[in-house]
Amino acid sequence: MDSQHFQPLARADLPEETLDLARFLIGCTLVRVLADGARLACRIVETEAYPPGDAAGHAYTGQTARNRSLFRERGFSYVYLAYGLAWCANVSSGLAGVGSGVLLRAGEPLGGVADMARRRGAALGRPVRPLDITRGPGRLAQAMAIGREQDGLDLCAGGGELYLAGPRGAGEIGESVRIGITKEAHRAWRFYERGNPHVSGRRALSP
DNA sequence: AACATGATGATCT
DNA sequence: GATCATCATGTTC
Repeated sequence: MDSQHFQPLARADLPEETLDLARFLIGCTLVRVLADGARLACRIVETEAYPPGDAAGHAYTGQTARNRSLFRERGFSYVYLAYGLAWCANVSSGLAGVGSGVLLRAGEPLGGVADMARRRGAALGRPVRPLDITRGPGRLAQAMAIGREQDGLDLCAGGGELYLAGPRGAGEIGESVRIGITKEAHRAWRFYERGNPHVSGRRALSP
């Protein structure tokens, strides 16, 4: 794949405020460099914001061993295991000491697609539908080979094993309530690229 | 006990 | 293809 195309983003490029960052990340590229040097890339098409003081956020009850990455300054990875089976990747937001971040909910495969499909297909035991490769936070992380080992990485250190990159740019951005939570369920803190078939969730949520 | 999910199988179109 | 109910799963506090 053409990795020259992906320009690493600097921390200064990232909005500090969580909701701004969640919108900004739509249309950004997430690049994963595997141990053998192979690269995977996907364009982020759906995010959810978990700002400071949000009762639905993992940082709400204070810093613990699990969520400490959320308390770093903006642009670090926070990876956690959901329901005992799916790893989910977030980007920390705000200043150091403030627990907040943005969940990466879905993407559009750009590079290393066959590798991603293979990884997902192996987990399923059968071929995966192209649109499902990175549709959903657990699928996105699995396809991009993101797990516990990728927690706490600096996503603004271009050239690392996981980083954010440009070019960026997205179509119209829609918003809705967040998926799969019960607390603060009325907050419209989910963002997605309107009309993009890689967006997760029920269709009615993403008009 | 709760949980920022996904795979599956059912039903409807 | 859309939508829904169900449940496996294991970490966390």
